[in-house]
Amino acid sequence: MTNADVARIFNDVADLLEIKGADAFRVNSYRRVARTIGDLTTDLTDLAARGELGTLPGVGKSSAAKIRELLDTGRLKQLDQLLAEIPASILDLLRIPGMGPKKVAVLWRERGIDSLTRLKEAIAAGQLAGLKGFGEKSIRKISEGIEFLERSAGRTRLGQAYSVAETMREAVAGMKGVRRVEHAGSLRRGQETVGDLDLLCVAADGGRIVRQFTELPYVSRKIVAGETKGSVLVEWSSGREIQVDLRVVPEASFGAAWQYFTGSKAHNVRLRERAVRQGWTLNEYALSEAATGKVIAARAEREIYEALGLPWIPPELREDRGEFDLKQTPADLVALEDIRGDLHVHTEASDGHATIEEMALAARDRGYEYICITDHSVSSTIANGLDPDRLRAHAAAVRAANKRMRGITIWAGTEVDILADGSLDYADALLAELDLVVASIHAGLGKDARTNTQRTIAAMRNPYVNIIGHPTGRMINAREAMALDVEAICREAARTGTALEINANFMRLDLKDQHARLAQACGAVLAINTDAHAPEGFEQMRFGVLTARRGWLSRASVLNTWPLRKIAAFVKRKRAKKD
DNA sequence: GCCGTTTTCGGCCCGACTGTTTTCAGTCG
Repeated sequence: MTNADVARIFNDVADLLEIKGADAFRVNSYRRVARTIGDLTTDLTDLAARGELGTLPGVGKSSAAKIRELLDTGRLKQLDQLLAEIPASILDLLRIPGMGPKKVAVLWRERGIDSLTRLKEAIAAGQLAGLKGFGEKSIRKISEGIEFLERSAGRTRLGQAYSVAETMREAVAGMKGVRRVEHAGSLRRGQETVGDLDLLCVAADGGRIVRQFTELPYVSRKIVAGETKGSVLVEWSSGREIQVDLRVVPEASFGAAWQYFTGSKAHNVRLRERAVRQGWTLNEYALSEAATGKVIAARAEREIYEALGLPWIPPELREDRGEFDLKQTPADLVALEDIRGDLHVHTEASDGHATIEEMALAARDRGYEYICITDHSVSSTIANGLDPDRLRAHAAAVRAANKRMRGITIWAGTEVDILADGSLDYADALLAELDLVVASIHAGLGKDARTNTQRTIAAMRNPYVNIIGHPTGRMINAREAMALDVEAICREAARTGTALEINANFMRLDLKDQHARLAQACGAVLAINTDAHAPEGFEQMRFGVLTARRGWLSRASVLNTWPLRKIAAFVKRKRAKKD
């Protein structure tokens, strides 16, 4: 039973209790536990063994006992009892936009509807007619909701959502009377996937702006259109839709609104609790005195945080993961401007689409000081991996290009495969000829945690390996991370002087935020690389940096914020340590 | 169900929009 399994079960219990009509605060406490567990980077089994379950925020005696029951028996009596009353397939109904626990309960009690299939049949057969709360419009909305559910396939990856969001932001910015438009929501927080997009704008005539917004050419369906709020669906690729919300607010309350709509929900709840303790109230318009309505702060986010005795908290940290203990805004949080180069870059020599020079020029245009060319090794046949002779010739070509090129340094490296037994795809003597080595697992991801951990540790113990590429091998929305003891990897990375990559490609974002945070806490260095296969690939750096910021990484922990000579010393130090 | 510089009991965040058995409950973020 993994942490994710336990978290999912607590969420299921919350949903089922809600359908039963249980006290909302009680339901919420189950959700809180699920979230806490979902955020953990240590194994629940270890915490349970140390008797520390009760120290987790939101976990009391009752929840701790339930977690132990799950870990010991793999089951939860409470869940079994709930599922004896309510079929599990009913939980799917909650995923339909516009359907909440109350409506689901009515459908089930009054019409025996307990699955998406049954609901579709009932609508088609007109069986919902006369049901309380289900008028003609509601039923049509539900049909549309089911259709959306089938088309949207869940959450959208950050990189894809970002380009949709930018298109919509620019469209709104171009409307007459719009003075400011900003991203909010999980996109602004840099979450690896987003459910919907939130835009916030300042304009006098809200109703008109909302109307124009819902009539933009990208819009496939209007959901809501009021005086201050509009909601639409946008088809961003064939058959894939995402919801985009726009809120129009007066300039005087922009800060309050931006804070409010950036979230996260958990962060905002904590913030509003803080306000209430002062006798104040916080909403999207202002932080104000509850009794008199007198405004304390509204115009800027910073003013609101400061009034509540907090430093301004960067959006990426607003997840209720300890940011309320900050005494000041972290000044050294890594930022896009800190990145001096990219240490994981492919060319047409293996599976890239551009030459060494084209990649170097694109990097120089971005203001980079250096890149390292790291094409695939021989075992990655599908990626046209280089055999030793081709690698030597390629390295010579890189060095020749480096001599010709002004304004940027090009290093010759490799992305060498970590093989099934933990050995590497090239001999040490060959690796020793290179400036820097990235080592990655590309095959055999299905092995067990012990094997994968040992493979990675063996690679880190090689004196020539400087970076572990995409350490967990996950592909967001497509492939689970391989089984791996990430904490052991982080400790070994720190011990051996090996950097762990945050692969910035929005498909990967690997290491993920919480693992990056763990790595830094273990004393490991991280490298944020794009793994670019073409010049456009460098654009992905922003997503890697967002992930790093969500992992609270300081500039000093990120290898490629360092000047090149310091990276050279990092490489040299590890090579010198070999026995 | 959790939790305590108001509290071991009694609280627990806030407002827009929609549909509608028309005065507000349900949903959402």
